[in-house]
Amino acid sequence: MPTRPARAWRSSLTTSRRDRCSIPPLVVLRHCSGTGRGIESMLSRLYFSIGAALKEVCGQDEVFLADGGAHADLASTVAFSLAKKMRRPPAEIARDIAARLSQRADMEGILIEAAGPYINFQLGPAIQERAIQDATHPGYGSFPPRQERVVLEHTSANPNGPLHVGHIRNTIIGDTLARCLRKAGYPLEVQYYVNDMGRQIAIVVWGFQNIPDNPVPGEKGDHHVARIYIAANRELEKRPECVAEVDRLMQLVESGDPATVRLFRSAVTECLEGFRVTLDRLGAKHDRFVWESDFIRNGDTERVLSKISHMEECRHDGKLWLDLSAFGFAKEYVLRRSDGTSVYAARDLAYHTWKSRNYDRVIDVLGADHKLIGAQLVTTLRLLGERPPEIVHFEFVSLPEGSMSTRAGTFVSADDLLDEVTRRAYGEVASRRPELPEAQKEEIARSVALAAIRYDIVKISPDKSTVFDWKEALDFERQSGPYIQYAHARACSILEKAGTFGFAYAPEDPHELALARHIIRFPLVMENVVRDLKPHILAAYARELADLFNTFYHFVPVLRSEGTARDSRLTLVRATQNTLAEALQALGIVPLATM
RNA sequence: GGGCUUGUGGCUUAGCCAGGAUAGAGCGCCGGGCUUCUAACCCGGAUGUCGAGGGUUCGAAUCCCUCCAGGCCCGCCA
Repeated sequence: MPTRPARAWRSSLTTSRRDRCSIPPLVVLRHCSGTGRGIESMLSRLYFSIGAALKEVCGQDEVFLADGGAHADLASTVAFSLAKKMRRPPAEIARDIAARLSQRADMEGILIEAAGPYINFQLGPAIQERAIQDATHPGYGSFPPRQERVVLEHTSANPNGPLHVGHIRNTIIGDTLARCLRKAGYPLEVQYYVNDMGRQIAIVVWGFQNIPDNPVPGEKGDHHVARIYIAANRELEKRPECVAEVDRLMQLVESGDPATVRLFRSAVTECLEGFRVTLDRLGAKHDRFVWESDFIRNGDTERVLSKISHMEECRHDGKLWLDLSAFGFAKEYVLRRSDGTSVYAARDLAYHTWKSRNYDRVIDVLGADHKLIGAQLVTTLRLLGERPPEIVHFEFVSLPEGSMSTRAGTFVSADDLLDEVTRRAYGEVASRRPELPEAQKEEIARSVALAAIRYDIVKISPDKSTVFDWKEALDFERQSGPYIQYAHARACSILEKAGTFGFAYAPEDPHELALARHIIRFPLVMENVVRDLKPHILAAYARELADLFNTFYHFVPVLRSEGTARDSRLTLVRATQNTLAEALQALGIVPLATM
């Protein structure tokens, strides 16, 4: 089984008032092994022991610790459920429990008090100070190296046309998760699975052979391939008799016919070269491109099909398929055509078998259209005794005028999006900072554009389908990537003017305290993101941190304050700047020092 | 038709899996704030039957059931 960390902490997002936090850690001790495996940060260890102490004092098998919101760092509602059992008012029970907890040696430094039926826990000043000290150091939110090898597959778009705004939702979710996993200490390999022998590619190859190709100067390879692919599809609609030629190409490539293999490889390579440029602009890096056809050439597909043919669920009636009806799948899971060629699902099984044997945790980022085939894949891998992937599905992105289709040519390409957003960002930079050298203006514009695009996509929960909106993509204001970058740049500006200062932590103002409390939560957020594979939690966290900092910035003077207050506030600014930088980097956004 | 999924102010959205303190935000709207650490900012105001209806519970946006609406899937495509 994938060594998924124990579900020790809750990640629910109750965004709320400024002094509330969006990432309430909720301890569910029922699921804890007692060793606290997978728990890394000081705060989570602390929360874990609070939960354990509470459990002991209540004599309950499980207790829940929720976000305390504006009231506390953590809160328990255990008094409600005990009230019935003990036939006493909840508030009275809460008072007793709080009193007993406060006396425990292992709760030293934690303020525990009852507020009506709620039991509230607050980190004491000493614990806060230590956490803020951590937050000022580069690498805050990272965890020590782990042994568990992780492979993460994302994007894996078919090489039949450029990446569009639907594909890059995959890229951005995947790349953000990759950055978070690395930050969390996992040895990670990011892979792109190249579907280089599918029907679409056969159509591209057929198009290159049958469609007159008028070169367009400066056209990227992926856009060139799309042009041919779209034209080829139109042609095939007009001349359905040619579909047999496409089938023939697929048979030839699977049988390894050298000339056909070369044609496929050349078309795919041309498209992939274009992808690489786009992925690079998006700040996404793959460690390895894994070619689907390799799993034919190396015999893995044959091996897995042979193993499957001995399974009791296997049916062979011309085609080879699995009957997974016992597992709730009504449809045949076809793996080999009656002409002997394999289908995508078979090659995917071979790929995942390989991943299963070489990694300890397998993660795939796939579109919602892969939900059924993904579930069939997982079921089959279990039957084969292989490690199934954890699949992160994201819903579709459509255009106001309808769904995107490479074949129909109805899509907004990632390249066009990047160009337009960069152009707009340059306009902003040029008007705000006319004195900057040209090269720097361009560099800032590129970073701001990337921040806007990545954040606009990653902030939305993957299970919402969305409609692409230029207005939102070009918004650099609140709840945007540039907004968070701006808060970071403001912090940098203060620090630059401050000169040297000593560490201090003596919050006086409620704004300082609210900011500090949020900074302290960051490691817990990182734990939640890599456990639940939900990058939008990090996006929300970073935005809230920027919100809190901006309010602090507005109300609390830093450079104009004196003595310990100045050192303390500068320390807080440093901690904010560092935490924002760490969070932004995990989101694939450049933490600009000036903008 | 079956399966999966989403439905929260005019628009976009967090919270839902692991039920508890006044349902948080942003855009837009109204009204304020730049001789003061970067106004890509801040403050205040109006705006909500949490799709509808039942149920469970001391307590439901959150869990269960039914229904309605949108998205995706149901190929010897990938």
